[in-house]
Parts: sequence; structure tokens; C-alpha cells
Amino acid sequence: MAVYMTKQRRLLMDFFENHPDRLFSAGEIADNLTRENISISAVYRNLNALLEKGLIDCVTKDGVREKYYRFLISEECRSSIHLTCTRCNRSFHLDADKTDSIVKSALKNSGFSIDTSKSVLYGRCGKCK
Amino acid sequence: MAVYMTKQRRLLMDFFENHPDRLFSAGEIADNLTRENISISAVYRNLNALLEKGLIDCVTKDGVREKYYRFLISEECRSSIHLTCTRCNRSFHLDADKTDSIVKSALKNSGFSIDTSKSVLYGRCGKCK
DNA sequence: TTGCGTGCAAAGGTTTTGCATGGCA
DNA sequence: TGCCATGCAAAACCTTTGCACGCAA
Repeated sequence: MAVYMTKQRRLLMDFFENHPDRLFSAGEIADNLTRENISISAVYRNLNALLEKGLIDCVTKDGVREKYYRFLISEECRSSIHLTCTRCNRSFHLDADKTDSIVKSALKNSGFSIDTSKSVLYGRCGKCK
Repeated sequence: MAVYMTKQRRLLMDFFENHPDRLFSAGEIADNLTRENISISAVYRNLNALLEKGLIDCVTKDGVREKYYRFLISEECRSSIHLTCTRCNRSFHLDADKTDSIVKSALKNSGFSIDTSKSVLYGRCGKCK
């Protein structure tokens, strides 16, 4: 299936590239792009397209109904457990070796294999404490 | 504020007591109780009441809009990071000292203080592998 | 009897979808 | 030109809320 690079998809990808360290809901993204002529349905369709391609990922926040999206750039991003600040929505990463030791420990103790790309730990970052 | 033990609240508490190790969405709970005469709004209102009393907790699953609820029995349940199987929805716990070492490590490295009650790691349990 | 909890239906907010049109390759 | 993506509006989905009635204490 061919994929066209439309103005709207470009806008969305630029947006993510310019904000690599935060989570955004579809509504927030749309708000940020209102001046640029993109409909809310195009935002959602492109988010889902980028999700399928693995360029972004999607998490949910506790007690909040919206889904939140985030750009996946680095290998670190894909292989480490995310820390997300419940106040400012910024994302951090647990050390790779710390992540690794958690994964191994869960596997050894209860046979549970953690999917790091789906796992988010919530709390407060240093600035928002 | 007085609290009445109605038939519906009894049903819900019994349901959680009989399924201590899994996550359920409000819809799933309602489906399980269809024979018992309980409305979906009573399910939601009781879930929120139990939440406030701290008898259950509520987490979100990655990329899924529904909220998931779970019975909180033990101290371990409250103080350790949860592992949840994305296939069967069963819940496990990371060791208390493992949890502790993650929390300390995140704090030391990036000043991030993890809220364990809000944090869930996803993956596959031993049986669902 | 008091007032909390219920069922029902409607409203709320987020996300998806159908359809005709627009625009990339 | 072919067909993917868009915009719009409507639908779908999960959750909350208003209201009158029922029922626990």
C-alpha cells in the first residue's frame, strides 16, 4: 500500500520531531496545529498510521481518558522503560542496564516477560516535585 | 457520609473478592453480572466509591481507552510495581526490594520519583507466553 | 423516616468511520 | 490518471450526570 506524504502528515511528523521529549494527546496536537489547516480526523488517522509504522507510540495516563502519543527516535527510546511525569508530561528513560535488570528479575521470579515498549512508570520529575 | 451496603455493592465486592488477581474493565464486570440485575451506572458509581475508599485501584492499559480495576488486598499490592499480562490481564508483583531499587535508581539518576501505585509494567505472563 | 443508591436516559468527551472531494505520485 | 488522504458530519465508544424512585439503616 502506497503512502503519500501530504501536507498534514508532514505537519504531524514535524511536530513530533520538534517535541521529542513529551507526551501529547490528539487534542493537544490539533490545538498546536490549528493555524495550519489540519482536521481532527486527519490528526487521528495520521497518528494511527505512524503508530502502525512504529514511529510513535501511544500510552494512557492514569485517570485520564485520552491517549497520549510520543515520538520514538532513538534505540534507547525503544528498549528502555519510560518514566513519565504526571504533571508536565515529559518523558525520561530508565537506564538501559537498570531496565535490563528489571526485565531479567521479573522473568526469573515469576516467568513474566516485560514488554518495555508498552511499559510506563508514572511519577514526578525533578522539576515538578 | 453514611454508606449503605446494597445488593449491587455486595455483588461488586464479591466479584472482586472472587477474582483477586486480574484486571477488569467496567464493561467486563457488568457482563459478568448481567444475570444479577445491576445497571452499568451502578457499576461505575460503585467502582468510583470503592476507589475512593482505597479498596480497589484503577490503571490504564497501554493504547486502550478503558480503565481497568483491580482488588487491593495486601500491603504488597499497594507498595510494589505491578506486572500485568496483556493477554489474560492477570496481575503479578515485582519483588518489594526490586521495586525499591528501581525507585531509588530513578530518583538518583534523573531526580524522578516514581509513584508505584500508578505504575504498571506490561508483558506476557508465564502461562501466556 | 432519612437520605444514599438505583435505573434509566441523556449528556459529555474522545476516537472512529462513511462519503464525496482533493491532491500526491 | 489512480488511488490514498482529507474534511465534514455522524456514529461509536466509554464514562458521567440529572432525576425520580427504591430501599438500607
